[in-house]
Amino acid sequence: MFRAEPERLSPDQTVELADMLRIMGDPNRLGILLACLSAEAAVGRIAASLGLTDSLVSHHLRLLRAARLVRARRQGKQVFYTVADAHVRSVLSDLIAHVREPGQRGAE
Amino acid sequence: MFRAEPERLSPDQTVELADMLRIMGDPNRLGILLACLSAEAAVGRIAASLGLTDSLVSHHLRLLRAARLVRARRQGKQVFYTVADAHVRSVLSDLIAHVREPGQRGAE
DNA sequence: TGAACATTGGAACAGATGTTCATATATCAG
DNA sequence: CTGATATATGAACATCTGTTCCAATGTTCA
Repeated sequence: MFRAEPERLSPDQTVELADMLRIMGDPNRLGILLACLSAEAAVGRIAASLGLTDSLVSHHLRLLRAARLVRARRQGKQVFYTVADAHVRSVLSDLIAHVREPGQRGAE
Repeated sequence: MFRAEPERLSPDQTVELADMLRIMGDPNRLGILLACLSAEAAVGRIAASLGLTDSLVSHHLRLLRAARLVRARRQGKQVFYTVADAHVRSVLSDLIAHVREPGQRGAE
């Protein structure tokens, strides 16, 4: 039985993952993601909660949508966004958990 | 008993996490990180394995070092790099695991 | 229909970012 | 010391990216 090193990814997978990380790697965009992680949130509401303009949030949401990190659902005038699926939700939860952990630094 | 929503991060924590994600969100840099995830790797070896110039890898390693994502250890002429700590290693492992999972997309 | 609201889209701009090239530093062998 | 190897650094450049502003679209209600 021969198991490949669990850390290695194919170049394609690496690019794919990097792409996801790059999209999440903007403070406003990450804030937007977190704002619609646990429940649906309308664009205007997200913008207000983060102190951003509706336009800016919409622009970011387009990128998040293109990256399949969020999904949109229209209801009347408003469009509600949610983190796309359990996969993304799980990744975000893991990251949050790690940020919350005590910053156990080894030897400097 | 009142539990805060587990998804919410403080603005500072959000910026901190976004910073980490941004640094990881470049394909070459992510490749470098993965290259020194399971074991130490010298700059030249990383560069060769990824098909990049030593200079470019060194530049990226400086960013990774500044973000405390990797640590350096000098041994003779060579400098060996490793993922900084168990924290970062765990985050990367989680991400890898998720990328490897079947792409269970919900309804489009 | 028209007005009001919510979201989207495009153009434009400043600033950040990845890469290359050339040069500098560090370590070791002779 | 000199030369060779390994890594780091700095400047320059083209490209990408986040943001703002304004116009356009779509939706609801009178």
